[in-house]
Amino acid sequence: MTLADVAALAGVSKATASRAMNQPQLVAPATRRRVEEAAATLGFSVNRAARALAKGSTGLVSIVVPTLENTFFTPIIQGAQRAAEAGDLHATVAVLPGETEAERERLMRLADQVDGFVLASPRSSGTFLRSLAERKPLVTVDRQIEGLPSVIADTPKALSGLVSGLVAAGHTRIAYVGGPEGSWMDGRRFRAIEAAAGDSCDVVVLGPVPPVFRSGVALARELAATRATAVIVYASAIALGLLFALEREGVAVPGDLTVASADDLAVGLLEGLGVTALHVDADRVGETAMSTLLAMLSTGSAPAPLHQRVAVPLHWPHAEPAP
Amino acid sequence: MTLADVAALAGVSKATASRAMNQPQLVAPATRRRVEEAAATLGFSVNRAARALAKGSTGLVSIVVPTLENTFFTPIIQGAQRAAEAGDLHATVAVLPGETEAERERLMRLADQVDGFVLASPRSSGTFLRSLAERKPLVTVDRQIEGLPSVIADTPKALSGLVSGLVAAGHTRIAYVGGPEGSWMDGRRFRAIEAAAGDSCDVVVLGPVPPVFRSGVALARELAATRATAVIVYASAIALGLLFALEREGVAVPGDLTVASADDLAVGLLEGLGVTALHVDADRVGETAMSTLLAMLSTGSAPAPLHQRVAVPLHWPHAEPAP
DNA sequence: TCCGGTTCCACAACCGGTTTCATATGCCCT
DNA sequence: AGGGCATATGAAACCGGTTGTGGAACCGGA
Repeated sequence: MTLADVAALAGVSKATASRAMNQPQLVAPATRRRVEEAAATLGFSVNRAARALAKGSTGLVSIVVPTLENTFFTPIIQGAQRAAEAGDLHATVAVLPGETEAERERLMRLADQVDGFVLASPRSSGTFLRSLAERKPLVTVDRQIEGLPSVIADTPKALSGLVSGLVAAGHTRIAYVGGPEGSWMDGRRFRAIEAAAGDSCDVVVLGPVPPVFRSGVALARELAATRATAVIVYASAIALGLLFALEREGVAVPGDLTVASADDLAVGLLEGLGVTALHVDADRVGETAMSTLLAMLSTGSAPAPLHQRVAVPLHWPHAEPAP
Repeated sequence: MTLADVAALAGVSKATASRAMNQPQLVAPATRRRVEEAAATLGFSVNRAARALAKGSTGLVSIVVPTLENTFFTPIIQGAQRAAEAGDLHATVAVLPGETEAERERLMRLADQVDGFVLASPRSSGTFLRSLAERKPLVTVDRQIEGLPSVIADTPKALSGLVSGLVAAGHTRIAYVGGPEGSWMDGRRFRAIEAAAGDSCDVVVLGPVPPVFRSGVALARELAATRATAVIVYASAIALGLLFALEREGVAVPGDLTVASADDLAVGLLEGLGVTALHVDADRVGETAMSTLLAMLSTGSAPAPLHQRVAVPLHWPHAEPAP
């Protein structure tokens, strides 16, 4: 099951066998075929440790997320995983809120165990991330930092469109339920909404709240007090909780109140419930980020869009009437 | 930064340096201290690839889950991750529904890239898992298979208690919303409920449905038709959807209908909503499973409880009155 | 003083790939 | 025919740890 076995069976040297698999253009077609056959009949698969040792790279990439509880990150992981496998790398998931010194320390140590990072870290400091990036290639997700490659879901842009639509429809007072606390993207969302609202429409901010059902439930009262006719929440779980509480209060959606969610991840989660939703294809965000990282690893240089910002499209299904 | 550097600084050979760190009892205390100091000042950390190559084990364990969309698995991953790190191993997450031949094939290939598995696979066949276990140590999660170590949440037992309570309270017709389709645990849950219900109480089965909010919403009508006075759903997301729809229909919970969820994962997710919930500490399930695996790896034998079944406690908060 | 037995350490041989460098072969062109 | 060059392959040196083997130093007992 080692390369030497394959080489022996094929009647060539280890060197040739190795090249046959990694740099096929360097070996004669006939030889290559023999090696491939030998590998197949022996069921050979490379010893990654040996390869890693010889090449000086680990064949491991790390996907760092602050939590697994927010459903925003799981599809990112899934997409990144898929891309990593396609690139024949193993991906490890590290869960790191990224706020304490100990965690930063762990991340730094992790840095010399892997070839690179796909990193969703809404809260850690830009300077820290930059110093991490000096040690290993890194692509940030949903976070733009000057000088670092990033992949973000262009929610702000879609929100602009959403708010413009609301204003055009006559809304003059909308609420934004923000969070999570201290999140970089949260600030971007708010600014986009405010900019689009302009002078003709007030924006009331509620929260920040955590991205869970209960948050939505708890917000209904507070929301009513704002007298807003439309509300934008930043996560679909909140929208669900809000819907529940509104139902209880007898508020019709979207009749009495327009509810919009900035991130509907499990596609169709909110479908049929009268909620306006921006479908973020987080799966693709993760995939894109990982592909970018793989490209960086193989070319050794920064990705093509020189300032490395890749946006992903948003789908904005229009609100449907409540059943 | 290599062991040779450390050894040189400490004035010993690589061999001694290595032993000083891995088998301290074999080296003189004074020497060991010198090595440790050298390692510290040089900021040495082992090259895992080199170690893996030399020792013949990868230092990698794989956590296999069928999906990341069901929030049941994320805390399992989290717990397992933590335990793996504590054991100085890297954990990779593999998402594999485990139903197609191609996936089984991938898992088999993965087997010779890692040292072992923590495997949540509600649907794949026992024979397949057994053959996988022949290649690498493996601990199953929430699934018992004859001869294989496993860690399961003892939901069935808690369900027995729940149903007994319902029967004692006078319920004569309860509904069980089952799923996911083809899940091993699903069968166990149903049997436990049915056994506890006995002759004096009917059990109506609905589903199977996927573990999402929409499932609950869609079930309300069907549920009303069964005329059950209590319903047990297998996932909290379903309970939330159900609550929403019931609110809409004007059904009071728990006044008109008792709603119970077999798996409330994010602790307190259902709190204050009048739902009876069994709090599964999935985090601990994952942690226990990984610890068991680590023990297997270091001792080379099956874990202590000879037939390797470890149960985790369930917390059963009593239902609270609806607000 | 000499001997058997520990204790502690160095030497060197691995682990299984990758890669450099050298050699051999065959081809084209003058 | 012969020099130059591209192409195909093999021998061997790595990569950075771990571990088996053997020798030196030191111990106590006779």
